[in-house]
Amino acid sequence: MAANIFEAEPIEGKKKRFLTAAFPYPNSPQHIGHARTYSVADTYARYLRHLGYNVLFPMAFHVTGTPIIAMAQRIAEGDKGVIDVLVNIYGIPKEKLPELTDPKKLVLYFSQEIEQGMKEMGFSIDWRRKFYTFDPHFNKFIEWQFHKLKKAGLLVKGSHPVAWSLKLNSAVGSHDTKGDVDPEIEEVVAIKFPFEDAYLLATTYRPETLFGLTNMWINPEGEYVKVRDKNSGEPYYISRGTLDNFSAQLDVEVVQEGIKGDYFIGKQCKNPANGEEVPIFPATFVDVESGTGIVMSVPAHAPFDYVALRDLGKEDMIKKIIDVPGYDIPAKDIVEEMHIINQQDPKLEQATKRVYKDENMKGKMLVWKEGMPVKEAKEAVKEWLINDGKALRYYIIANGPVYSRAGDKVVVKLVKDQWFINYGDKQWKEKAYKCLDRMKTIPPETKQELRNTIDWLDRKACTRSRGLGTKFPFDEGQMIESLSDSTIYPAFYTISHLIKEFSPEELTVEFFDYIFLGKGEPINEKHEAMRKSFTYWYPVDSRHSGPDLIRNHLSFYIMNHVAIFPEELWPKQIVINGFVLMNGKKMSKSLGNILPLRKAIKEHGADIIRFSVVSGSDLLQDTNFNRPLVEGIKQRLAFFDDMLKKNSGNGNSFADKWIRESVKAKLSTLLDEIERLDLREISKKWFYDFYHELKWYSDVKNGKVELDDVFDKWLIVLEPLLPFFVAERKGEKAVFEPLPKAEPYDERVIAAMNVARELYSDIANLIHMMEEKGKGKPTKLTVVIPAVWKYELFEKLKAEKGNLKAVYADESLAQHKEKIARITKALKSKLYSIPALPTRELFKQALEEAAHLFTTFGELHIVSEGECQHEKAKASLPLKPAVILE
RNA sequence: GCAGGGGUCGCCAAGUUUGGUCAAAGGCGCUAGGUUGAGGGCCUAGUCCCGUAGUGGGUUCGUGGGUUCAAAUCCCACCCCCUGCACCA
Repeated sequence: MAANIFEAEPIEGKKKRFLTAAFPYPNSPQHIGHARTYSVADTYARYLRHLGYNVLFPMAFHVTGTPIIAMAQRIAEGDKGVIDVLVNIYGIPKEKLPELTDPKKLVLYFSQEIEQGMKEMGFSIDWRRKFYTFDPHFNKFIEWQFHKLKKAGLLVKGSHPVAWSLKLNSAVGSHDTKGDVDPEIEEVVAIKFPFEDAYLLATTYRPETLFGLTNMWINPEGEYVKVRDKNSGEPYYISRGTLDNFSAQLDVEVVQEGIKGDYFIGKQCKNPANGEEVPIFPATFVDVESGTGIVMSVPAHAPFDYVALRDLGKEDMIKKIIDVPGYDIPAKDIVEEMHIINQQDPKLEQATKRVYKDENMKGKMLVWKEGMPVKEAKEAVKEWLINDGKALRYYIIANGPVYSRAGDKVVVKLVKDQWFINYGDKQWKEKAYKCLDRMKTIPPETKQELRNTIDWLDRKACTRSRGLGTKFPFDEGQMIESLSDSTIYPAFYTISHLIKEFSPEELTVEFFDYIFLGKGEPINEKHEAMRKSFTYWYPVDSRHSGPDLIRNHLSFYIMNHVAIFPEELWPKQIVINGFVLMNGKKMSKSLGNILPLRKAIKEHGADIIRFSVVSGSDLLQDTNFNRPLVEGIKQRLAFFDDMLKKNSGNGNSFADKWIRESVKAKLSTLLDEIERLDLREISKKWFYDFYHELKWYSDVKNGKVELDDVFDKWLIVLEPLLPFFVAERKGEKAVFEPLPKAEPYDERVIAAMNVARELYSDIANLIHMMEEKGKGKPTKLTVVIPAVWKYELFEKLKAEKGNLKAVYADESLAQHKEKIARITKALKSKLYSIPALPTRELFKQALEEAAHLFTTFGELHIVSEGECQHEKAKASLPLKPAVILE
């Protein structure tokens, strides 16, 4: 396809549509799954062009953030998994790899690969507007965005826990960890137990059980350290293995090292809740790598503690402080029920889960605030301890240990002075709801999910210490986080090809204020042209994305638009489509079933890929890509091709009329289907159903095809779905041909031929059955056209909604009363929304044209019901004519 | 736990908003027949049960109730499954 036919510019007086699909993140080539969103968007763009709109569909590349850097580093490190995928699945030559260790070169390489794939797919993109999110011009645009947010008071500062690697000296996401584990951060309480001249620090999820404390557990083999909080001056004991995590959150100095666990054993410490002295016992189950390496012991409510205490023979110390229906002493009961023998028993994990769950759901406090549900007490005790200085808020990696790419254990760092976008702002949310209310979402159900997301959105950290992208304008040492720089970027497309005329230095806040908000005066004509381009194209008429982006990108997209732009420029529509499955399974590295897009195109052709991912299922459903589907499409395309080749002229037989009316019927609902983006329905009607109709048509006409006008319309409707197939036959200009208009059609003609089709298959069926039963082949078939009064009856029944009394009021029908009683039942089920009845005449015409097909079964006679004495003739009905085989 | 989505005739999957063309589309699989010669072909028919030379009857849409002349579709309760819970693209 010619490169420039989709370059779009404002045309005065012509209505426009601006479509965008989430831009790709080029940290690897794209596979067939990526093609779905773009295929849907492109198909839509093409339909809009056929509807006479000036359509802009641009594309760019998102290269901000850490995954790209991580990918380059992994290649540099020779990561086997990554290299295997790149070389063996995507077929990247090994010699290319060294070059890809540079993030910028990697981005360039993959983005070119992706762009090439998109071109091969025939996506109708205006490529002049392409940009990368690390382009200096774009950086300036993002800076402008953040100035706007700041001015609106939506940027705030605070502290924030993040998963952190000391070796990498940076925050880590799942792509930075060994095995791609996503580190989960969890808040716990670290309680201070006075011990000698310092505190033993013990973490817990269940501060409310502190009242049932009997002792402390320390691993006698473990190594401990004494540290001092430089701010408060308080000294704590914690295990050596947890020091990294601790010092990432508190500013501490190590006072004493190399303290062996048995130093504490046998000594006493104090319960901060009530001042009681409790002993310190040894326990091997204490993991010196997690928490603080010191554990508080509540044997009545924690199976581990109970078993360890039992092993020491000190069961009598137990203190029960929570009442749970169905239990005496919960931990003890469960340990006994599960026959747990000692501290090493793996069943203890499960036992712990059960106790925690039951106590949390049904437990009530017996002490402190008696009767308080455990659920509430947990929070209340925590707040009390922290506010009273008896405990610290502390964060741990819940699914730890997680190791970073560099090999060190991931810790939780409390980042001070972190910048946030305050999505929790109430007034801001109100605006977002307003936008959402007016917006159309396809499918409609996704609106609720967007609303829910906006509901719980809160502060979002918007800077990071590393990554490609834009520097944070209020702290040049930080980079803007990658989800925050891809919210209002569609606005940039409207000027991205024009802005290159300016140098980045010229792109001040005022410069953009004029373009996007109309503030101030243009500095020159080019500046003014950008304003014009923006106001022509904006707002975005349709935004296309996957369901995984509802939770973040799409919500931010709405939020940032309503924060920065005036109402008339808010997004108008969001379209969500599902994923692509390979043979029913999710594509994944581990399954090795990733089908690279360009490979797929080479194998099957772009049309087939487009059609497969777009037509196979409902929009939001995952669609399945597999061999039978592809073969089915290919085979039908070949059939259509054959029909097109045979075609010449315009026929005028009943079959020709039938096809024409049927196409008109399809056209009558097409606009609505495009509006709903129900590509599945469109494919079904115009591809699959049409295929069957054409087959019957061709059979009826003995292979003759005279459908110039029909094919003409049909090809235009099909163009967005199968652009290459159509372009080959109609030329490239077909892209802009108007969609055929809907016009009235005669349902009776369609019904007449359809009744004949059904009759044909009924007869084939019957004969088959007769042969099977050894009744021999008939030599004569008599089709009985139902009596006139039966048509009247049908119409009457329909009009009277099945009321027989009203039917009998009609004299001409009343005379058939007896028969009516018999056949009403058969008719009744079809009363409520029957298609139009074919008239006797039309049906006869259809039958006569198809007669030669019926003759293959035997000699064909067409008679009216009145002319036939055969018993079966009486059963003849308008949509189900009787046939007598003899 | 909170939120969202879902359970349909072997499998996948429409239908539910607007109750009646719903024994319930389509695809796969399976069965039978056809295609005069290979090919992960193609075509036709069947595929809940019983009956029948087609139009009949019965029992179905997670489970149990309810509303209605009529429920896969509406209401109530319950069971089960999936996804998300962020600072990461």
